[in-house]
Amino acid sequence: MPAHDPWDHNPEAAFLLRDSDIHPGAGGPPEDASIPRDHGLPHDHGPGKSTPGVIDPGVTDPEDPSPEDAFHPRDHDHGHCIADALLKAEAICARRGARLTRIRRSVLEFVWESHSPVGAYDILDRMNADGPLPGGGPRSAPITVYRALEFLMAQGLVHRLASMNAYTGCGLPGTPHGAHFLICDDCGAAAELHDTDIERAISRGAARAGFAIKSPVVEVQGRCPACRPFQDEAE
Amino acid sequence: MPAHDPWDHNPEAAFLLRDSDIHPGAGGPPEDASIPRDHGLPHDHGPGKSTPGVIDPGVTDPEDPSPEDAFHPRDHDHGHCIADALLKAEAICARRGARLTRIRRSVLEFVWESHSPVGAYDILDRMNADGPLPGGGPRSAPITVYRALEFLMAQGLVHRLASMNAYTGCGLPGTPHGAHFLICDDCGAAAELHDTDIERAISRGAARAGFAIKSPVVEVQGRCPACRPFQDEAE
DNA sequence: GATAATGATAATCATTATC
DNA sequence: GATAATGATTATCATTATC
Repeated sequence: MPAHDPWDHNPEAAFLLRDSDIHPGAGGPPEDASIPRDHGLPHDHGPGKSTPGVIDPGVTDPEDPSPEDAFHPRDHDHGHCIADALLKAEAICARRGARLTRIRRSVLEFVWESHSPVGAYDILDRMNADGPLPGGGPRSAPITVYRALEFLMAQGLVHRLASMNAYTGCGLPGTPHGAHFLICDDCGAAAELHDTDIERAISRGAARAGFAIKSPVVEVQGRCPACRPFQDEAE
Repeated sequence: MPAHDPWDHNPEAAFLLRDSDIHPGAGGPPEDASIPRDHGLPHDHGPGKSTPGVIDPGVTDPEDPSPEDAFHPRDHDHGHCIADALLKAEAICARRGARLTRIRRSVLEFVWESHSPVGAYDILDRMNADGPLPGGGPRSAPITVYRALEFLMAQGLVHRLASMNAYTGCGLPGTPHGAHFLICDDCGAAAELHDTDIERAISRGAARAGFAIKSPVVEVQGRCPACRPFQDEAE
């Protein structure tokens, strides 16, 4: 009976993504392929919440926000989220020699317009509403959006939420990682968790069944903190 | 319609819950006492697995197979699975006064043809291939399949796998319960887990984010025990 | 010129609305 | 049950931009 942790047995697949096509455009530059352990970008997440000194169990990445901050408050400076995401995307693509074209950047912006995951057709409609691009051009077809999304996912800039056929900006871009999502079925907001307890529990359950994990999908529907107060009147 | 979702509770309370409280179905509807605890059918699953005397943490329901048996061996008597599932479905529907019509029964049979989840159009094609029903009749449209699936899910006889838009027979039919799935991306087989450790980890993660869980989707892609030996040559 | 990105068209699959 | 619309995704092939 194999008792070892399936996530250990194949380090390549351990925390998903990390396919060979993670930098499709670069054609395999040797240095670029290495994903930096430390990208050194300081991350100011708005006014103080990090509770310094308290290490939250289950969260190890220094850049990863604590679970209490998984959902952004209604009044947060979302412009900052967008700017931050685009800046990082530029940096990541530049470093890898991946081409963040106008279309791809445009799709990324639409994805980041809020913290609610958007469908491919929402993005398409948006693109075609404004005229496809700031500069104008031909109307786009669905495939255009899907291709852009595929690129963005390969670069680790966007996550796909399988349970709702929708896409959302990655909160920890560029680094391959597994993620769990909490999705509010009231306001639609999604929060990305990186919870080692959940990962461990799934690993153990899978190991007991003799199963080798490739990619776990954990997507939980429910009510976010901001919407919970209204839960009673709403139902 | 299943009256309540076992996950539809206050996540704060999840901290206080013990295994027996959290476990789906265990505190189920009182009238469901008639659900056979032991169907007495000899389930020969090949050589030794149950390790008698060892209580596996995280699994408490007597009817729930131990996690080692989550995947059925290739040579298991699948006719037995089918017969068992249909028998239980009849009993459950009869008890509830729900009508398991020919179409619904037919869809249930197709879903149970293997342990690999099937898409709605697979079912449709199957139905229309043989001539729609054993007795013959008009060709079915997609809506027919969806309506049948909706019924079967409402009765707790079928699960939907959101991450792959597919449907699979429920291994613990008739009782409302949360389930986690392990899906083999080689042979396609899916295994249904009821793992309180996973549930607890998710509950805690959600609670820390202030999130009220309604329904968690846990669907893990990977390799099942039977396919793991061939993993290396395959890739 | 080779490779990658986009465009155009359409097929397929998945789901829901309406009558 | 029948008809049809919509949404989601992929396949194919021609054309264009970029290294």
